[in-house]
Amino acid sequence: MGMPPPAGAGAARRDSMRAILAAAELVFSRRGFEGARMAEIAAESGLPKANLHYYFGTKERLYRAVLEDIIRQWLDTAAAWIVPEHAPAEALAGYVRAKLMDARVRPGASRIFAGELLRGAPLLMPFLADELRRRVGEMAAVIEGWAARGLIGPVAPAHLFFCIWAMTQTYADFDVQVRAVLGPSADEDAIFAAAEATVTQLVLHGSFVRDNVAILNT
Amino acid sequence: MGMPPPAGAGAARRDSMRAILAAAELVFSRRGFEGARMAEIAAESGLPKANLHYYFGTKERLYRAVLEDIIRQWLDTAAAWIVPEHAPAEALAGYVRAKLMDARVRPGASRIFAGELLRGAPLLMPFLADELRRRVGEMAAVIEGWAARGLIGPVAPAHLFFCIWAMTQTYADFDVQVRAVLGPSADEDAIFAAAEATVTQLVLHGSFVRDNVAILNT
DNA sequence: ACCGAATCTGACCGTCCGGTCAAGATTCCC
DNA sequence: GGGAATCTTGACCGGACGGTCAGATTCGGT
Repeated sequence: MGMPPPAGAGAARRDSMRAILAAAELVFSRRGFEGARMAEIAAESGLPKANLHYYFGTKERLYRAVLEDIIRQWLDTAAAWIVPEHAPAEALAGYVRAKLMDARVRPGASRIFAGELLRGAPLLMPFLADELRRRVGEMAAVIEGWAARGLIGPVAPAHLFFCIWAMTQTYADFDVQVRAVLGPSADEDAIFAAAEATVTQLVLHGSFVRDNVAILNT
Repeated sequence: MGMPPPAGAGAARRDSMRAILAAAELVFSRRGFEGARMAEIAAESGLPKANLHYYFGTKERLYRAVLEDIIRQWLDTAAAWIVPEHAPAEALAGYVRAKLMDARVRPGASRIFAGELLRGAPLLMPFLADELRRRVGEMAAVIEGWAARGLIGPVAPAHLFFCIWAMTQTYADFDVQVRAVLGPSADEDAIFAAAEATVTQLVLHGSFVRDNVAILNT
């Protein structure tokens, strides 16, 4: 058996796995699961190919490991902002800002997630149907709580989140399109500043968040 | 030379190519470019694999042909709605409705487009930088015309379109996620009705389209 | 009916790629 | 210091996949 022990704690182990995971995230995000080559991940990580298989067994298990990392961040961002203690305006604006920041500093993660969904989510389906569904249910309850207190207008909470995810992640997933359309003169700072302004405006005014409606009425 | 003549007009030719293109759109949309297998496209089309190569030469040329079809529809929908003759409310609502209809009846097209962008648009880059960029410029001019007449509030036109595309196409690209989160009780009619209501609301109120602001102020 | 062009097709090929393996190097623990 | 466990590595498979080809079949014009 070439399989490593279930839970070793060697330093070499940790370093190698980290390097492999980072290289894998890069290559999977550029090429997709099918397009990614183990040899390219190996080259990117600076380790021989056999080493990847020593630690992760198969391409699919390596991909799964990368996905789990991504999902953890995804859920953390939502949990940090969509909570009843926040006012709707700061919660939604903060969430949009945080998601755009993720899209900017770690676009590969968003792309891998997108690629997985595009393929019909063969590996992520259990997560989507169980944990994500539950989390969205909780987030929807927060929205409905705000609505009941008149802090936010009528809006279908789940769809509001679909739209927020779509708008924010598009700046990572389809970033080539954004850059091509805006042309070479648009630098990254300007793009993300305009993106945040636009998405925030659509979300806050589009869902009648109270403070903003007040501003609107002046 | 196995290459067919530049522009034959046989009936068999037309039928075979149609069948191949339809099968290719299906398979490319489910598996992506790298994941798609020529053998699967052949099986789906009911023709032997050698036939695909007779008409299209290579996998990449077949994929290109599918992409061109998709782009034509993409541009047509935009050209039909975002014109200065329309009032902003009907133009934007109509565009959203049309894009959601496309997402519903031809989700594979949207997914192929998304997959191409995800991979960095190796084949679509010229289109993005030339034709799409020009078209978005024209559409932005329409928005700015409305803004100058006070029919729509301040909004960055290009980003408004990025957001509209993101929100509408997410219902095709990430449809597994939508279904998983909403659960088995949500049928397609209900999903798309709620999607249209939500996206339209975000776009119209979020960009201060006049009619809607008036409604808001009552 | 005839003939060249167009279309179709099964069998085949070379390459690429995920995965394996066995032997060598290093680390860890007593 | 020694032996076992862990880690590293180049060389090597077997299957899958895009693409080819030569021969069979059909089509279109006269």
